[in-house]
Amino acid sequence: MFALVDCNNFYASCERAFNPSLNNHPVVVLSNNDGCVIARSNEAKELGIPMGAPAFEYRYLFERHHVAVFSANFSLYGDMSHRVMTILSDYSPNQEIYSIDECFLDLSNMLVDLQEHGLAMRKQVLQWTGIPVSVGIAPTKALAKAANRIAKKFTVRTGGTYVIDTDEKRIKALKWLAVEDVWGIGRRNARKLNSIGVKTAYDFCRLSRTWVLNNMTVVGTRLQDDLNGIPTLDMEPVELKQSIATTRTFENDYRTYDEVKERVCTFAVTCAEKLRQQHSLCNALEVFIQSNRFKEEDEQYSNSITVKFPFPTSSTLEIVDFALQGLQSIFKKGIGYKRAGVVLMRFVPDNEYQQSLFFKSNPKHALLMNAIDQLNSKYGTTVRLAAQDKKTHKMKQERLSPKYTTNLNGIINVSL
DNA sequence: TCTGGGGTCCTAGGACCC
DNA sequence: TCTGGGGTCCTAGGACCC
Repeated sequence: MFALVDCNNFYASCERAFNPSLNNHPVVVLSNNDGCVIARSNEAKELGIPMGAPAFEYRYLFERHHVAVFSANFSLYGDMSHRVMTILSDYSPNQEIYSIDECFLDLSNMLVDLQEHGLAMRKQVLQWTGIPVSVGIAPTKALAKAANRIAKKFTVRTGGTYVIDTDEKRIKALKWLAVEDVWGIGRRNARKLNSIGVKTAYDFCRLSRTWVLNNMTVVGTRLQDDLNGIPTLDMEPVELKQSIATTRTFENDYRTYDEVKERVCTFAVTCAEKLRQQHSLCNALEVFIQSNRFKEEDEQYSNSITVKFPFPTSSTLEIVDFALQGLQSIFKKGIGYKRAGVVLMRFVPDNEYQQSLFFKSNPKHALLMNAIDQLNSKYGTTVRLAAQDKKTHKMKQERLSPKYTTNLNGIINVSL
């Protein structure tokens, strides 16, 4: 049996945990630059605010209904997530952290009443962190996801925990679950399925294997098995990331190479720091730039390029150099750029890798990077490349809550 | 005026090999 | 007019997730 534990309206709940006066009031959290709505409390959902809604379009609705609006505070959410996950890890010998706000727990061979077990974790997380969670328990991951939806939808009746442990309950759940709400079926496939009359997860399970294979690849047939109670997805060990990205939408359009270059340079620096944190080297990166797609009257342009390195490296200096080489080759004059990003890929561990016969990473850089990382983690970002953008260059974050649980550098300074 | 960010997996098709 | 067969590896792009 698997449990899927999911924090309800996670970012909104984090803001509430430190500001109980927000309970029963609509709360929304905005993306970077205060651009879009990325989290909503139930009350905000009831007001008809959709996920991803542009904040400026909803400003009047926010005011009219006294919606509490917050800029995203990822240091806070990351730290709260860690606390929730730590508590949950006590409820199973095997935990898979699936995202910032949810995890799977392996409950096989556990001699406990599963319903009671779910209720207990929910109660403890709420008491210790103030974050409400929902628990779905079932014999496969996809069914645990479905059970979780039921627990969340009928919190009062279920106590926030729902167990699918008979075929009767499984069928009932599948008939209740709309096909577009099935984990693994996105917008595209949902539309296709709807068009042939498939409305529920149950309908989907009854489709012929051949049709599913032809139209949805093996991913679809695996999902079908999983929903039928045959496990195809197992617990995944937390492994190192396979790619690391830093991408941003700019506050306004950049027209000059130098403006874009400064930002891309900083993206590369941030990526390299994350890369060293997981003790990897990378062999390639991708740079992309995009014009402002909302200015339809402007000339549109977007391009990306993959730069392969002659040697693996985690040196900021070398990675920045490769990123700027890539940027130069795709930058086109006369465009208003609104978004750009750097993605590192093709990783190898930093302690074992194939040396190139002719090229190698500058060995002095490792020591330098180590020194810079230590300084920056201790004092905040103090050591920077001259080519980076100035620190004054800040995101719009007009409604940022305090970092209640960490200091400026994300280091925990408060115990709950 | 203002429209997010960071991941994973799969596949078709091209390049290359014998 | 007819133009082999069977592999592997790589990558861009699509679909999905939160």
